[in-house]
Amino acid sequence: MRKKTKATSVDIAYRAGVSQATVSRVLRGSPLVNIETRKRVEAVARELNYKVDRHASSLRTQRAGCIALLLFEDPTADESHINPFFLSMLGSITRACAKHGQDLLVSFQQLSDDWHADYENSMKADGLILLGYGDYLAYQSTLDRLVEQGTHFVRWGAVLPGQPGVSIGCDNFHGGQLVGEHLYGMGRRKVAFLGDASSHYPEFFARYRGCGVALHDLGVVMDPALQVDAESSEDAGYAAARTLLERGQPFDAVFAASDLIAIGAMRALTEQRLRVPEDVSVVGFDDIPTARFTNPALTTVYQNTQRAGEMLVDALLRQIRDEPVESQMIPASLIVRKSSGTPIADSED
Amino acid sequence: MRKKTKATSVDIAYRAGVSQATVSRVLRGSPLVNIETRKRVEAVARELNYKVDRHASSLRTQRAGCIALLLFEDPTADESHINPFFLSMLGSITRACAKHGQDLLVSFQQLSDDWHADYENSMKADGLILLGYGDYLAYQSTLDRLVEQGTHFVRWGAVLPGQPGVSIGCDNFHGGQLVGEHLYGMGRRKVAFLGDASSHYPEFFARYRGCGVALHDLGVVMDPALQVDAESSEDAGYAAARTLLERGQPFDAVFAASDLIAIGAMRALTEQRLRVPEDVSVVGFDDIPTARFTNPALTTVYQNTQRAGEMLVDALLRQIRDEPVESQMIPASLIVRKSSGTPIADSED
DNA sequence: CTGAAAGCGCTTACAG
DNA sequence: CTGAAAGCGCTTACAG
Repeated sequence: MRKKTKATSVDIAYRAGVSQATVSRVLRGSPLVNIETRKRVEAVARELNYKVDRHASSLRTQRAGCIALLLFEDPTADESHINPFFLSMLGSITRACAKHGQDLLVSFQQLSDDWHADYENSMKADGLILLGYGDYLAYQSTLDRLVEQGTHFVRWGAVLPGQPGVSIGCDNFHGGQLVGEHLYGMGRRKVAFLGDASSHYPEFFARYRGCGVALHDLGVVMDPALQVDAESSEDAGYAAARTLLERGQPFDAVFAASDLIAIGAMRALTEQRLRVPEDVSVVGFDDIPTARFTNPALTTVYQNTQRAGEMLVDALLRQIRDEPVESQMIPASLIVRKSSGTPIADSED
Repeated sequence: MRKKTKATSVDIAYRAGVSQATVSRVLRGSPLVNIETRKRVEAVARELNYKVDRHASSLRTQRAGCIALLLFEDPTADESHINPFFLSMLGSITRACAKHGQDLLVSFQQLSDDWHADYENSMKADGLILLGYGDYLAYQSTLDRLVEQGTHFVRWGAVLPGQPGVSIGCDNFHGGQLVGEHLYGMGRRKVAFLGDASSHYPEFFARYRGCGVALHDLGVVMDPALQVDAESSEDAGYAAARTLLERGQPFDAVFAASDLIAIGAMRALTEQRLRVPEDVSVVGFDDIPTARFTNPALTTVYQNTQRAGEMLVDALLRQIRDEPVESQMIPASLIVRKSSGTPIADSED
């Protein structure tokens, strides 16, 4: 004897002996209701297990009460695995949404998809959170369009002047600096960088520049011949390290633009009988859960994803309410583990 | 000059010189439209960047076109980290939903929350996917209620006779058998089990029983004194291994009910100067991404999460369409790595 | 093949 | 404090 028909506000009104409008007021928490009336309506609603119909409500108010999280990746990325760093962001975003009473729609997109128009125009979501590594220049025009259409969105990524929309991101430049200083402290002078280092990948680029500037300030120049492009995946890291090795340029440290890259690179190095960290220091970025368990454990840069998720949701909600919002950075901090080695008294050069 | 007002079907109708009803037919793909008319309407819709309002549409059709994924955990679980196994399920569920043109609402719940009524009664979602480890008996009554209310849902978990609703799960029993046989093959005779082994945690229990039966068939009895309760977390695994050690009963293998437990257990064993796998074989369950990287690399049981995600979504969609649906199991397969050791010619007993 | 009209279940001015 | 009424933007029988 299952109830096929869900209760509506009219049913509640009938049973509580009030008008449907009053039921609606009660359920919206309007102050314009007598306390007695309110109690009666609430009791009936609870009894009939009544929930406000979201679509009717949203249609009327023109608010979805929902945020869409768009996770996109380069089409080349491995289909089956999602970058664990984004997964952990997803976790904290979900929690932050719950805290603000917002629902969260999750979707994976290809960078090439026509994702820009869908969610807000169809009223599915009041705003968008954009998350993903990928070629920045390739989708900058899409961001411009979003701004132009008045779509509410925040982006996780590089925080740079003159960017369309609002971004929340890690202080990648400072993170890179920390790595550069640390590697210098370990006696390393020939630091390779694995990861795209161009404005196509502004986050990686900032990490690269940060490291370069730190070393420069210490009197060391990063050799461009020791930089190899790589997107954020283990396979790309492996391939990049192989390329680096084939170039034959000597190096004593690898700064990988992400932990995934670092893991792949360590595999390539080990295969070539190079010891980490004795022969080569390796440092990653992101502090994914696996980083503690690599062999040797990976020195890396930590970003507080919990915090980041909250800031993204906060910024978006503020934007939806037409409040002023600024792009912001969260701090980076270095987590020293075994893979970067122990200080070397005398450097080789 | 941003458009504050989104185009509606009336706008499209006006510009295309047809009735609003016809616009709706075109956008729903009704065959009852002249091809010329259709083209004209589509052109205008595209030009105005028109998307059907989801709420209006859903209100009318009484379908959300959306599925809700409810991820729940024991309240005791660590706030910040989500079980990586479920994260990877989330990934495949998201993809499967996209393939079926369904949106996906994601939410974390505490086992104690009042999650049962919300999503479908409020019409937010046409059905629910339930995902999570936790005390089964504690929420069985909730499942009963869901069934009684006619809520559409599928559950990831143990597949047992007489369960409310439909479940998709791994063949945990067989997975356990594989582990038992493998450990026996490694010469192990005193196998400890870390993880709850009662009907409160049917998945863990099935793994335990599978292992026990396999060993029994080989003439070995699992000692109940070597079983220690643990929920699926690293800390719980660590604590359970400590408890096991304190009991002073000799053991030469640990079957951990999940990889997270195994990782924590290995830490505890190593701290006590026990060598893995020389002194103790360790086997986990789930094959989370980190399993390849533990030291030694973790032997574990793999479940195809890609497949599982598709099956969950498929089953739910079928149920929503009132088609018959059965509970199903996906196969388990053993992944042998270093942590279970190399065969020992002579066993100790 | 097309249009006029009813109605999905709410929210919120408006009037009292 | 409460009710009657309009209307959010669609979908779909119904009539033609």
